[in-house]
Amino acid sequence: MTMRARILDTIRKIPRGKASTYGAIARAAGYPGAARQVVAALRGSFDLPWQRVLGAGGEIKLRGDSAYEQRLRLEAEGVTFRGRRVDMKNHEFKFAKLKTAAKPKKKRTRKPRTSKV
DNA sequence: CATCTGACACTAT
DNA sequence: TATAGTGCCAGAT
Repeated sequence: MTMRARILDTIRKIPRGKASTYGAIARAAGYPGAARQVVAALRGSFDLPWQRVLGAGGEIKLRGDSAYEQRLRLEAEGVTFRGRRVDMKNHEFKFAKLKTAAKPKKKRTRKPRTSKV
């Protein structure tokens, strides 16, 4: 199972009328801290409930028309907003805890990060 | 292997 | 509330 597949699966679990965040999805998929990978997965795929993926705090991170469309799609499925962001208090989807954490890659090629002082 | 990149998260100001 | 800087991660070049 590739990382991307797990992330996509996780996204598909979000039910209608609910929403989640990049960070939460990454954690639920077994990759804490990999919020940006969620973005990559979304960009390269389609047929996903992408409108249910938001930034921290339920904030829409898209720009221009896309942001408008995302909001419309969400409202169309019953999601309410508090100002610019989704009312996560009532629509955040909580993922079940993961029993099997995804193992990190074997080869960690890049790492050095030598001290700069 | 070095760099850059991205629909991010978090903290400090 | 808004902006800026830093940390993060894996894929692409």
